[in-house]
Amino acid sequence: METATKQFRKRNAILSYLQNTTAHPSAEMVFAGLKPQIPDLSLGTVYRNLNLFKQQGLATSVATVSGVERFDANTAPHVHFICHSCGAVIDLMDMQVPDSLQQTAQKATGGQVYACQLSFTGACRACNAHTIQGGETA
Amino acid sequence: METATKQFRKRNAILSYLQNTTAHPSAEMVFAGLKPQIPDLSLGTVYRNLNLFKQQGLATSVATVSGVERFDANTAPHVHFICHSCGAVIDLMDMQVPDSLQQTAQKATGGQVYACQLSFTGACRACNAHTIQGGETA
DNA sequence: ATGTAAATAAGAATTGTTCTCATTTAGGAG
DNA sequence: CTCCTAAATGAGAACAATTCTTATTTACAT
Repeated sequence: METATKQFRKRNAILSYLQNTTAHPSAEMVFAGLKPQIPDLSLGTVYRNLNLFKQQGLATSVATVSGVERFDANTAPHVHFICHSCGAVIDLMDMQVPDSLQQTAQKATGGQVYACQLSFTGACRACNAHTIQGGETA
Repeated sequence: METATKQFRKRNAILSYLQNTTAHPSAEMVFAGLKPQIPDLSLGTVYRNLNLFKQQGLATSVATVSGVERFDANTAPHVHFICHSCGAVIDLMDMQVPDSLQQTAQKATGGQVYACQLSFTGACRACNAHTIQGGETA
C-alpha cells in the first residue's frame, strides 16, 4: 500500500506515466493512456501538470513540425529521431552533442546558452520498410 | 518591368521574401512583411506556398516550443539558436553537425535519415543583456 | 471570345493549447 | 465533528496557429 497523502494523486500518475515510457507522449497521449485507470481525469489537468514539470525541471519537451509538443521525463541532453511519417519520437542512445559545439555556440551567440537539442528526421525502420515494400522506387 | 509571366507573382514574392531574410519568419511575419507591397495578399496563400516550398525542397522549417513554425530558405544543414525570451531564431554560422554523428544516427535508427537539426536555446545577446541590466555586462 | 487549369482571397473549420471558474479535496483549528 | 483555507481539479469556453473549402481571378491556348 502506498504510504502517505492522497494529494497529487493525479499529478503523480501523470509524472509516473511520463517516467515509464520512452514514447515521448503528447499531452493527448498521456491523457489517453491514463484515462482507463483514472476515468475522471481531465485533459486540462494533464496540460497543467506537464507544464509544471517543465518549470520544475522534471521534464522537457520537443517541438515537432506537426505542431504537437511531445514531452520527455529524461531531462539529460540526448538525441532524438523524429519520423516524419508516423510521428514517432525515438531516443538515439549513445549519442551526444560534443561539448565543443556547445562552447562554440555560447561564443557565437554572445548571450547565454541553456540547452541544446539535436534531432534527426526521416523515416523510422517500420515506415521505411513500408515505403520500399512491394517494389523498388528510385 | 519584369521579363516574363505574371504567373506566380505572389508565389515568387513569398519565396523572395524568404530568401532575403535571415529572420526565419513565421507565416504571419511573411504576410505582414509583404502586405504593404501586395495589399490583396491572403494569409492562406502564404501558408500554402510556404508548405509548397518545403515539399519542393526550397525551404525548411523549424518548430519552436511556442508552437509557431518558422521558415527558412537556407536548406543546407546549419545550426540555430532560439531565444526563449524574444523568440528570435538565429543562424549560428561556422558550425556544423559532424558527419560522424549523422552516420551514427543512420545506423541507430535502422531507417532512413533525411535531415538533422541542431538547435541551441537560451537568451540571445540582447535579452541576456536586458536580464542582467543595471549591472555589468561582459 | 471561350475554355481550361492553376493560383488566389476570404473566411469557415479544425486542432492543439491555455484559461476561467465553480467544485472538490486535504489537512488544520476550534 | 464542523468550519476554514489553500491547492488541485473537471468541464468547457476561449484562443491562436494552421488547414480547408469554395467561388473568383488569372494566364494562356484554342
